[in-house]
Amino acid sequence: MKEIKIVLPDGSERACPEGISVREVLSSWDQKTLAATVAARFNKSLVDLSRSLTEGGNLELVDVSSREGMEILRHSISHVMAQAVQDLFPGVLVSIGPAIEDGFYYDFEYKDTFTLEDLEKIENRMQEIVKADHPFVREEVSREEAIAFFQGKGESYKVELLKDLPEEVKTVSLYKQGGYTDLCRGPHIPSTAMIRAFKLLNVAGAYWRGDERNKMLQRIYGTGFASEKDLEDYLKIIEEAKKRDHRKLGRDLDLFQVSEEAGAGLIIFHPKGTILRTLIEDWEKKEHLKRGYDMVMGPQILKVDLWKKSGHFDHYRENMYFTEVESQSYGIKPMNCLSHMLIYKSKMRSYRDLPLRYFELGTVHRHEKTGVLHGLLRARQFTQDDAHILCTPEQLNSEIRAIADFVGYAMKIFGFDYEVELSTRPKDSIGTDEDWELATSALEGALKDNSMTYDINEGDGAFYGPKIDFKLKDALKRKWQCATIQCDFTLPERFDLTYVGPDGEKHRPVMLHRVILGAIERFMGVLIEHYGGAFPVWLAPVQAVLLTVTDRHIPYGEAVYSQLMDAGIRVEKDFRNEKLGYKIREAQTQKVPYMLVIGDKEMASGQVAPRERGGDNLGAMPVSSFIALVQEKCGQYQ
RNA sequence: GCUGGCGUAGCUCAAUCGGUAGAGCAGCUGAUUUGUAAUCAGCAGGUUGCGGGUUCGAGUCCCAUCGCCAGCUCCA
Repeated sequence: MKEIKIVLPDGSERACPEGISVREVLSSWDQKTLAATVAARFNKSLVDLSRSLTEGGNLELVDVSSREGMEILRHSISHVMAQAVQDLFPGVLVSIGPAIEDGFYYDFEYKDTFTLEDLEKIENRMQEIVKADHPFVREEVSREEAIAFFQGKGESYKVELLKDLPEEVKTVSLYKQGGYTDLCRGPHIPSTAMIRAFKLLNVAGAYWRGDERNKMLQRIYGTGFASEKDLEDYLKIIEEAKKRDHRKLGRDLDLFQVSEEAGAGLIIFHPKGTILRTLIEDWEKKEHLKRGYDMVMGPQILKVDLWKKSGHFDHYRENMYFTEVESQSYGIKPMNCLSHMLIYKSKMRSYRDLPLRYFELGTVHRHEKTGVLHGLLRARQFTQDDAHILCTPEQLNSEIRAIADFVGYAMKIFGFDYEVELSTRPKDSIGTDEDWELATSALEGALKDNSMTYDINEGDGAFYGPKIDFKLKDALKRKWQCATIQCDFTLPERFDLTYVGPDGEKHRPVMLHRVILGAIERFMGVLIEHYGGAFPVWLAPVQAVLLTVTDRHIPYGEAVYSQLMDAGIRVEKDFRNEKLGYKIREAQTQKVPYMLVIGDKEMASGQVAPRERGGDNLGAMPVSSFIALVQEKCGQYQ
């Protein structure tokens, strides 16, 4: 007889609860009773008893509120959803249903489309299943048995999954709850009754196995939490996040528009958006010059022949715009590399010249598919803080490390956390194994040397080389790639770039493509959401607004205005004949950092009374003190 | 591009069975001269995204197109 121990989340071990004999458990599969006993004794913990028993291991308890516990819980809810959907919609086929970052989904094939009313019905059915307190029971069967089982039910997606498993997999596990059986690795919660709070969120299309050549299935998204309160809190956060949407704030704060008249994916920056953008661009120029970059500028259009030579015409034509004048064809640049290559080639280069770092705030045009356009975050014209570094293979490591440091510094300045990914060679790629090996280890080595944590994204590199991606999150936790460092051996080859080495021979330089903020537009989009429009003083399009109490304060207000303008502070006047509260409210909704009240007291003392956007009054102070205050807030950045 | 949903005043939304478009905010004008998140009154604002069709009659139903939203695929 197997001895079963219970391993608690903190790693300590306990004997099996009293009153439950191991023999009894094994013979009856009554994990419900055991789970209830365990839960009562160890306070809301999950245990996948069936797996522990079949695998002969100990019982591992996982707290439901832990990350792992939430995943198990949500995964189990997705099974319950699949059961409910199959109950309600005969003929529906199931495919896969994993837990994801904030919930779970399940992909179905069905003749009709699911509506929001259907989601409600499904939720109700799920509630019934939860109430019925079905245990999750694990069963291990041979692969052949599983295939036969799902074939018998016509579940072609499950059969395909089973058939595509690696050769060495002989047995698979099935999980049953109620009358529903799913192919699943597990683990799961002991019983459906442990599900306390869940909600189905929306339906969307998703390609089978994520391949656009495959059939599109219907994906139902949902989420689940350990308690009703957690669920409510989550839904509130989602609502709050929507208020931070940069497209809404862009309009409310009068920063930019993406007008239907101008064309999809084309951004028009309004005065305030242009100031914000200019501040970012000025910061970029200063920081690049400090780090030994040379600023350059290339044309928007280049002859088509050049795009053929670079390979863009063959590999990227679908995304490019073209124009023809006097029977000469031009390609509008989707990338900035080509002029930089021509600068390098304009004369003989020695190893003593390297590395060469060409920086350009390069505006590019890419014909993105209509469905992917998304405010500032995905546009058809955007400006990259682009640079191409040409160096010797020996210089690769230090150059990459310097870029990673630069990115880290930029993220600190703008107040972001980020994730790092290393993307390796894709299936469809060019170049020799040696080059890929060298480039990949250079990137990885630099990350390690900088002691950075990163994930590996197998096969997600560019076709010409591996890359490091830095990802920022938007208000809704969607991740957007901003900074990226890409190794490229192809372009130096195609353009026959060379340098003369110490040996007097010609050598091929290595090229790095890199951006720090990525695209200024995208970065601004994430920045707007990150601060909810309440930018730090150095980035605020309007730093201070002057509010007169009555008309008689206007002359003094004008005098203060001139002083602040002379000091280079971005100040606006609100001298309208309105009540102070009205003006405060308006400045507040515009998220202006400082509101300067100008009334009798200030006029008499020659001072200003700043109110912070947080609501605090700083008290009356001389204008010069206020100027010093703003300048101090901006000093370290500008 | 794909799947689904949606386009009504600058913004947020209303308009019952297909019966002839309405409110708040913003804007303009006037009154008011006001001390830390909305003073009052009046006026104006629309080819219901654009184009066809069905109907005596279309914001509403159908087709097509442009655009937007969520997700998928792709990407900075």
